Amino acid sequence: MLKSQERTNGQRRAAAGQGTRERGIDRVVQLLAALHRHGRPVRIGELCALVEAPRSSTYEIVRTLVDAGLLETSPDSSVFFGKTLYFYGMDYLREHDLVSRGRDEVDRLARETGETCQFCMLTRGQYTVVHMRAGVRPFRISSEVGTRIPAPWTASGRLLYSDFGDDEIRALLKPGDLDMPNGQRLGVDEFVASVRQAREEGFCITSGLVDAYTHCLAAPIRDHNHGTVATICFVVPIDTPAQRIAQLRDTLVASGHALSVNPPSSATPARKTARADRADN
Amino acid sequence: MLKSQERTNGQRRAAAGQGTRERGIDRVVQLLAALHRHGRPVRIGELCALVEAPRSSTYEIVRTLVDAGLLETSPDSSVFFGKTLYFYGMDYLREHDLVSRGRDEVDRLARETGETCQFCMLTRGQYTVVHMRAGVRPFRISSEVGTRIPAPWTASGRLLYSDFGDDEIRALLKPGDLDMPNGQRLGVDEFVASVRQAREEGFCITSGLVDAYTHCLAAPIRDHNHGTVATICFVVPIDTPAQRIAQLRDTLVASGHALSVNPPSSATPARKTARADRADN
DNA sequence: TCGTTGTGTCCGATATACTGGACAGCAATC
DNA sequence: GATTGCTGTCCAGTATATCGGACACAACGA
Repeated sequence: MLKSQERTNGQRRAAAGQGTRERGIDRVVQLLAALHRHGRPVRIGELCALVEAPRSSTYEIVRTLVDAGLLETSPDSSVFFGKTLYFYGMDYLREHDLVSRGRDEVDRLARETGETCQFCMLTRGQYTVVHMRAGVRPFRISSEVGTRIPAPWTASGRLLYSDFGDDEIRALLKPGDLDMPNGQRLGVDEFVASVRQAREEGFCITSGLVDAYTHCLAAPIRDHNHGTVATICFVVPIDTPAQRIAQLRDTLVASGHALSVNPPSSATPARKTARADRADN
Repeated sequence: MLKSQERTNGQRRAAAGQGTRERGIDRVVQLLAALHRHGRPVRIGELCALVEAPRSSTYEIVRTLVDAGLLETSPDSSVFFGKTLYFYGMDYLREHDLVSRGRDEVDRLARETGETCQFCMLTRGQYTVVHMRAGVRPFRISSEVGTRIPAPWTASGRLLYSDFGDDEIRALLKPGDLDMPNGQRLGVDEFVASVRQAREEGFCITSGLVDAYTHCLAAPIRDHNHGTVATICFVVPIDTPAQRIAQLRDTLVASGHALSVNPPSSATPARKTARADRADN
């Protein structure tokens, strides 16, 4: 099936680097992504530059999205995500109770231990922090929620990749992913080995990877097929005593296990509860 | 300025009721709205019917959105909102701390009083429940978060409309908005009068409106211009004693006041704080 | 006063995105 | 094994969405 020869014009443009005509829908996707990267309201002029789109098109698209409530206009006429997108996000949460429970657990662990805690998943094969709660320590926030981070930089990434085969892992890695923030470069085989080790041990600890002053401890959250669908992790200072690290690790593993779906156990399927919600009215 | 004569084809189509060609971007907007209304993952075939879009277009659009992470495909190949939309929703929350604080306050009030509590705002002139926390009583949930409800049905709606002039209010009302769920029809003037009264009193209580067995108590949340930007409200059983209602009302008014921006007080403008966020790195 | 910069609208031309319909595969039902 | 219904892909034609560029306006500073 040779279906991937000429992708929807956008791909072609990206490959050629030329500024040709683009689909409105692609523009929308890029525009939203740009807003997310930027992280704050943007003037439309600036937005044109961010997405490299012509002004007339951008104005038109923004108007449409604002009308739909997907974007909102600030008093100074800059735009950002709107309430409608927030509602859609809540819909996502409602449908995925693993994420909801993960968020609650992260909040609880951060509160009870005082450490920075995160809930992580793969988004289209890429490691992302889904939820984070800062600890009591005034920490340098390494990353915002929802931004992609190369999996090799993190303990969670190793666990999340552990379901894939060696070749799949290699395919998932993007250029530069193995270049650590601290400057040194990780070998592919070395990374794959650490992924395998994480799988074996049922947890993962990295030290000084994303920055030199932190450990990263992570435990897997598994679905009914024993696949790693998410992780829960702590980010702690490098000088944390070994005993406390072991203790935190055990806490994480326990939480990860609690969040995991207990295997079907051959009993009644009853996989999804909450299904008869709207039955009342 | 006669700029609203021929809207982007979608409008025209809607007016004509004819199934002509449609912009991809409009299809996206409609598709997302349909998913939200539906509230659960949908098979693509069903989705085509929901948005009345041709199958080929729908497949193409869904594929694009899935690739972008805005939608996700369930194992049974139905689609629903994806993690990316969730991230965008979190971005919205981060940028609007009023909403964040409102959510927290709603959770607190619901926990402390045991009553069902809501945080409401206008979305493009339409009343919407932004956040809700059910009380201890097993209540019939009147509405899902993020769905539009006619303002005249609610106490919050009256407060949220109280900044508008009489004509503006009439313009905002859509046909059927004045037809109460209990069957009786409210007069426009009657509604406007109740809006004015709500403004005067600084709170609003309706009884048996959205359904015959509840009171609705609401208090305004105001911005620095004294405009009502949101409301916080309780939904309580009709047989709640008057004394407790008064007490709950006072609680709400206090919460509403706490959530409101205290007026600029003629001192240094400093209208928007949190603007120098990214100054640190 | 005059240039500069940024915002927002409008319009004609054309590259192309959207559509309808055909087609194939699969599963369940008759 | 024929029928029905659903999923998913592919393709050519044409209605039209996108783009570039012009225009008006306001704010600002030299």
